[in-house]
Amino acid sequence: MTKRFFEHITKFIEIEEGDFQKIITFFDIKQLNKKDIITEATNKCNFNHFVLNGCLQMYFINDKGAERTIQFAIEDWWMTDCLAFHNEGTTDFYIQAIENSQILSISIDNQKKLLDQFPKLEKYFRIIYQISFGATQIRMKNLYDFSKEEIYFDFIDKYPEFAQRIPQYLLASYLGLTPEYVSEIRNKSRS
Amino acid sequence: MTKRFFEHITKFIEIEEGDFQKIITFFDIKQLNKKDIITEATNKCNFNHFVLNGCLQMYFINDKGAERTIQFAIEDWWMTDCLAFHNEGTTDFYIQAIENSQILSISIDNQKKLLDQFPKLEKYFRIIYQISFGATQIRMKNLYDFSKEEIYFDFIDKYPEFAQRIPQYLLASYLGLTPEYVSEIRNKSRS
DNA sequence: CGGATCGTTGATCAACTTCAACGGTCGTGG
DNA sequence: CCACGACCGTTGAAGTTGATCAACGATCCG
Repeated sequence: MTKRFFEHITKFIEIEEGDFQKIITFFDIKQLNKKDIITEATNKCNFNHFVLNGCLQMYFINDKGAERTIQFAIEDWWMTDCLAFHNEGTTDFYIQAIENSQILSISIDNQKKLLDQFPKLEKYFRIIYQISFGATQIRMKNLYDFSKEEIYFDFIDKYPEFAQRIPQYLLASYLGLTPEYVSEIRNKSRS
Repeated sequence: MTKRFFEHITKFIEIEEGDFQKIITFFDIKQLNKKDIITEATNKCNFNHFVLNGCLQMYFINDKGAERTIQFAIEDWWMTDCLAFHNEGTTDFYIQAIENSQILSISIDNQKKLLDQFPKLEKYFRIIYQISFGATQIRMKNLYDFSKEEIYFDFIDKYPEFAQRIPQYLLASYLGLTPEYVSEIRNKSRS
């Protein structure tokens, strides 16, 4: 199953199978059940997670007790609170499995050791973060450009299979609107 | 003036003055006047920019002709449309100097050559992008968590000097509210 | 001085939220 | 295998935030 991670890395840089066998020892493989929470707000966020299969959700809880989703991570995506991970500080976020999932987790200490030992991987992570940051620039544009209705249709248009995969209230919490309003929008478009 | 860039790099990785002299040859130094536009929507976005002094703004223009600001870059910040730069595609954004500015610009081709020749710099860029991405996670949280009024006060609370530095309508365009509403908020808090 | 640029004010209006209640479905325990 | 409760989506009414529009004032700069 870790083969998937090897294939992902080799999409961006060249590494040998032998090196990968050493690289993988820096990670923990974890089997998560739906609803397992792996990071809690106010705690340290010492790990970065790579999803082999399943789906993770990063969210926070606001004053009114509502969950707001910052991002999802499916197969081949990384997930962590980047600043908390980088600064070794506490996080405001929860990270939860919303499907049964297999993930690879690396601690900040191990990541440092890993990058010292395999500096090639700096390039891999540079590209990962560059793409991630670029994606949020586009997301920001959409947030500013679109009405809530357009945000919703834009999303299900671009990611129809993922929209199927998660419950509607989670999608609403990610897109920044209420489940009730999603209902209304869907209803409107049906007629 | 490029010394500032040298100092920025050495905050994150160790390099020698001699290497830096070679590194800097991959960049163009540009002197920009206020209102100079260096990237236009629908064009290629082949450059990544580092601000030595002054301030850049990245924005797009929506259907109604209104400018919405994606981000600002002041001293020691990088700015580009990451995905367009990385994929060598066209951008939806404009990049404009909003003060007289000095910047270092590197083309995508030169960046590739630079990183091949000085792989050490992969680490530098990895950290830059990691921090940038982390910052947008927090920004996303604030966007979802706060009312427009809270977004405004949170910003001028965190970056009072920068809020002074730019006109109010640009700040409004960055925070995602109308200049009129900023007026209203400020007025309310005054009484 | 004159025009462009930026901030302000107030009225009107639409988008979206909130709240409360209901109905369907799925999974679990008896 | 059925019944019950939890969970999720839906509906509608009422309320609010914040946008839009138009007009006016102030300031800056050539």
